Amino acid sequence: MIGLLDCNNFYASCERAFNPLLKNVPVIVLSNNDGCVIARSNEAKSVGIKMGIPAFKVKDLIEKNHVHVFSSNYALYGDMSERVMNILRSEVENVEVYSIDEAFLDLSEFADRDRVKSIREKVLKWTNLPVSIGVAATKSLSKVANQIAKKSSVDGIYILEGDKDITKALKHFPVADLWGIGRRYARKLKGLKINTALEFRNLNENWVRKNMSVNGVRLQKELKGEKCFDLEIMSQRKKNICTSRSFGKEIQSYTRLVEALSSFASSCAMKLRLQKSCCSNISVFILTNPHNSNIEQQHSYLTLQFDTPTSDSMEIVKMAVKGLKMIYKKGVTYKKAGVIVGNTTPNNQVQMSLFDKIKRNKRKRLMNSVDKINTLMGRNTVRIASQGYGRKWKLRQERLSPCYTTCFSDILKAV
DNA sequence: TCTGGGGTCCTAGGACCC
DNA sequence: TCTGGGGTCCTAGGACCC
Repeated sequence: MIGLLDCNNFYASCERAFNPLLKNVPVIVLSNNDGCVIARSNEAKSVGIKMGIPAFKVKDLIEKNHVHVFSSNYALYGDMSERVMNILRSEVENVEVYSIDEAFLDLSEFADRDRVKSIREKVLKWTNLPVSIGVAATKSLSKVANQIAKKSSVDGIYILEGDKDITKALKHFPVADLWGIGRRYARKLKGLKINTALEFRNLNENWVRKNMSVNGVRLQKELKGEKCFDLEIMSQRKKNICTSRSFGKEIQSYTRLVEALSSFASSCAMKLRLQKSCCSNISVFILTNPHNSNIEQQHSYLTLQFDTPTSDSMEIVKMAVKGLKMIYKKGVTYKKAGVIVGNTTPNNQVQMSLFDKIKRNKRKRLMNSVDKINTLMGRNTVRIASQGYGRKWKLRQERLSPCYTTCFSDILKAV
């Protein structure tokens, strides 16, 4: 059996974990730039605040219902996630961390209620975060079980087994809520009067393969109890790494864009080194505000190749700036920019170039030292000069909570 | 005034190889 | 009358996930 643990309303629950005044009241967390609603406590859901909606559109709802609003605090959420995952690893041998708030658990050794319940209680006691656990024979079914656990079980746990019970559960499960059915497929299926997971499971396999590719077929089989997706215990090397931001204030200045893209590129380089790989190409993009119909839209995107795959900040930043120079247009007002490094290879499989002019070993040692200093003393303590010091493009974060678990000055004090 | 930031996989078609 | 059979690599577009 496979368990799926999912933290309830994760970001909102993290805010709540350190602030008892937020118990039983509506809480929401906003995306970067305080843009959209990306997490809601149950109370916030029930007053009608929708997922993903721009915050300014629900201003009235927020005021009327005294909703507590937070800017997203990824230092806090990342650390709380780490804590949850470590607890799971102490309880279950094989854990797949699937996202910041979800993990698949290998329960082939045991899947009895009491044990699963004790895991849930341990997480709650140690982190103050409520979680739901669904258990079933395949990943896709455990996703279904998790939804049921969250919505209709009293203790946050649901074990889905036995053909009769599975069929019954699927009969009441909307096809659109299945793992792997997105908006497009849901619409397509609805057009064919396929509304429940059970109806989907009964569809002709050839039709599914033709219209939803092999992944549709896999989902169908998983719903029948046949495993198609294995637990992935080892974390996979990322093939692409992206750092992008919308700007708090729109930017025209080339110099400011250089600072922003240098910072994004440098962040990509750091992430590359963290996963011990090099990239062989880099893409830069700069975009205007798509919601502003009064301006001419510009979506500029450019990819450049490295002769030798690299994770060196200086090289990557230099290439990003080179790309920017080629696509930047004077007088255009940019809202968002980003850097993607791609086609990564592991450090020890890099194809060297015969005509390479860079002393790679020396540079590698330099990057090592930079990473050490920045880990110890804070991100960007040592940086590339072109990143600048102003951060004029910085995010809007007007309602940031303290970093309760990662910053000494923010630790809670009992008075 | 205001609208997020990351990722993956699959398929078809084109270009090329022998 | 009749025009093979086996590959690879790359890219764009479309779908999905959190």
